[in-house]
Amino acid sequence: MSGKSTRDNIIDAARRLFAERGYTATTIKDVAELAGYSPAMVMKMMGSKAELYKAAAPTLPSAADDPHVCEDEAPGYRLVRNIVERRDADESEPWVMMPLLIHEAPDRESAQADARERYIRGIAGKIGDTSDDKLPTQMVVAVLLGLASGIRTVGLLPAEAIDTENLVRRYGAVVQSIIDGIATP
Amino acid sequence: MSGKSTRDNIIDAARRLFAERGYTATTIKDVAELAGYSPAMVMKMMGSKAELYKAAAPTLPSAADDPHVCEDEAPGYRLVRNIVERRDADESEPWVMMPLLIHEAPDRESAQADARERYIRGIAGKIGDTSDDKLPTQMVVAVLLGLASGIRTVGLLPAEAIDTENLVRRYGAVVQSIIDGIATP
DNA sequence: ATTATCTATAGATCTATAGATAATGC
DNA sequence: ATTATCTATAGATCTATAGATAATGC
Repeated sequence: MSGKSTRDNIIDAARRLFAERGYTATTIKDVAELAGYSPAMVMKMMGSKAELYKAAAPTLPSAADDPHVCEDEAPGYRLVRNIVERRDADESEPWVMMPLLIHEAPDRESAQADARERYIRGIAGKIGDTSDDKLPTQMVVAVLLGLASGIRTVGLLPAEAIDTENLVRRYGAVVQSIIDGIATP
Repeated sequence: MSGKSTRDNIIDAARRLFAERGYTATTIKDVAELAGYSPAMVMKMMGSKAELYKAAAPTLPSAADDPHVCEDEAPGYRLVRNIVERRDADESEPWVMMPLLIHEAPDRESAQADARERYIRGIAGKIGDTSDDKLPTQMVVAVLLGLASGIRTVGLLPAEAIDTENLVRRYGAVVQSIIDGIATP
């Protein structure tokens, strides 16, 4: 049942747990239990915990960052909306996973370079940053990281204190102002 | 030598390692080695790993966020400068520690509420946010979290790509614009 | 005597492997 | 025969404790 392969079930469970608890605090046994197999099955499938991590590494923004798009919304607002709506829907947040997992990746240097590359490329495309240094893009990435980490990990700006539309409008304005700055060097 | 008490040496080492590797990935043995004692000494002093964590929990911004102050710099720029200069000096970064440690704190709920409280109070004071909801403060906290996490964990905006003054000017402008928005509701 | 510190070790995990068993396809 | 999955367990940590030793103060 469940239609998916054993491997996929395991990877899905691992992604959830790594995101929730980090690499070290997540055990093979935890993953096995959540996926519904024995720890030995997880090892047989994935080879090692480090390889499981690689396979479960966060699906970065390319895929994640334009779902329910309202086509005519400026990119700064849209990027913010995606993050806030994922919180409202209680979905997992790739922007939060990234720093968390880089921090404890079995091979940190490469995980860092990899994630940075992917994020910069992904966001530069969305905001139309064609500059060489990609400074505006990097600033936008930072500001979005902060929003995600703020609302998800630290519990800032909770839904009770500010509704989604308001938050998108106010934080989106910040992001959009960086994007608009691309023209004005 | 070193003038400091055993307890302080241990706590300092623990703070460094927890910040670098997170709670679970840091072992009592690691802390002991860095501090220059046996693991048993660490346990005797602190009681348990969870208590060591509490004692070593990040010194939040109150203390950390106005060192080498250039008195007439607007707060948005100054907050950014502190973070960038800590990176340049290769000092540990409390803003990065926070989300990391909240995530794996032995008691997450309370670690989260605690950190949020402290950060909001600290920053509200510095930027003169007297509003009830503290929304501008929370946005500033988010943006600073993102800067810290971006430059320290993800390796964004490296010194080779943008020098400190430039970064302070550009990212500081973003932070300051949120602060200036306090007047204009 | 008391304080600081260590060695030794118990008991609980954790990752990983070896090899058994049950189900499936030929 | 092959594939999927499990049980059992080895070997390596990790936290925590018990109790020894060395240094200090009376």
